Amino acid sequence: MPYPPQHHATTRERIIRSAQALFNRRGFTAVSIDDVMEHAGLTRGGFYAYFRAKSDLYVEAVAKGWSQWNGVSGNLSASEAAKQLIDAYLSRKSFDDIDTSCPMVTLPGDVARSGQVVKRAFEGVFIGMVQVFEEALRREGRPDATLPLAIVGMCVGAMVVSRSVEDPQLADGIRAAARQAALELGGWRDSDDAASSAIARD
Amino acid sequence: MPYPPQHHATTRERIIRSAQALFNRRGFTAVSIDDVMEHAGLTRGGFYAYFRAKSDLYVEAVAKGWSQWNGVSGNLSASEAAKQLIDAYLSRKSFDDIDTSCPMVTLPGDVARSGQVVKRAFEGVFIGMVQVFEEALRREGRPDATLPLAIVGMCVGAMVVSRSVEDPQLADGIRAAARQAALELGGWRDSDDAASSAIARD
DNA sequence: TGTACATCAGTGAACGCGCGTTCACTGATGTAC
DNA sequence: TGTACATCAGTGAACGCGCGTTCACTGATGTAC
Repeated sequence: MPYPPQHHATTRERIIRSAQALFNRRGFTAVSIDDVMEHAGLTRGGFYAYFRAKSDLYVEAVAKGWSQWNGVSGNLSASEAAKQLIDAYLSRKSFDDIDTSCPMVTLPGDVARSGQVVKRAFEGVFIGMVQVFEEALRREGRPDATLPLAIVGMCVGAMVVSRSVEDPQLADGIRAAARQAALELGGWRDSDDAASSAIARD
Repeated sequence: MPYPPQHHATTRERIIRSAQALFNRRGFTAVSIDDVMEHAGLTRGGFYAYFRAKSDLYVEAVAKGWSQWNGVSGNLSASEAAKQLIDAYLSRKSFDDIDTSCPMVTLPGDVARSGQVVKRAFEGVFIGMVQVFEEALRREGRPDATLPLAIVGMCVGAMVVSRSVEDPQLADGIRAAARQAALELGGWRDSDDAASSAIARD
């Protein structure tokens, strides 16, 4: 073992993170393997020691982008988890941080056009998010099978639209409006004003 | 005038429609000028008699994709226009018809990454959709500045997510949930059951 | 009505370039003795 | 402790290919007479 055993895995991880950031910024087809490897501090040729083809990298990068939203809830109460997920997803921090953004917001066209593997991966994360809201509503004695779907749809949509608009105030307004509407739909009280303005600050 | 005066405009229109359909299907970078021209029944070289560069075509195709949602309302009452827009946007017909789909759903990444011209064009159409809901709420004595933003966000998001999922029943469920939630948020009564199941049929 | 012509629509070969991928090679590392 | 070595990480030149774009040309059209 000329290199430490974790070396390969660490480098592979670094390449995936570079790909995630660059794909989010410029889209899958517009980013070359050269770009990804240079961003990871390596050169072109080394790529194929880690992946069989560029498309493999795409699957990995998309999976990484979603993983962060899995288990955001931690060990909070069900309705706190729901509120926190809405706040985190629609926060200014999440809006600004394109590099590690949810791929549903940056690459939805690519996901819609891609194969089963990517779609199934997305479906899993989507359902995970939906279940956070389902759980919250069930615990509060207001079980609902459709509302959670609409809430997740609104979170994703508000972020997509917010990023596609020129006026930054309008962008903030869209996310704030979605946050308020999501809380209202779920019947969750707006916990405090600080959280409300978090969309503009965080 | 060797050719009828409208000839140039007609052909130009045909090229834009081809581009719109192919961009929606495969994304901007993945579609070549060859593809677009062949789809329009022409050959590569002729392209530059109509557009200065590929990027110009992109702007035109995106603008065309939005134009159909401008003025959908016609001369209906304000709240009927609001309901119809929600139904039309989230319908099965709209879901299936990728070729003329709203570019916010098929190309959001491209729009977010593109320049002022495209973003401003989107902002105009977005605000147009928002105003349909603002008008409806104002006429009904419940003016609201933020709710319309959330409703449009939810329509776009539900469509995006619906297209990114493998299970077709889940896809239908997401759009139906968003429709119901949008009507609830706006305080519009679900006009009839036929309209409700329209999401699965239309 | 018929023909010559000017005009512009459309063609397709050619260009340089950057891409994904391959491969023979170099160099850095930990281990054996 | 020091050195030779086996192993694998990483390099960079090379490949064929398809792209966006250009351009000299062909051909279809309506008009003038």
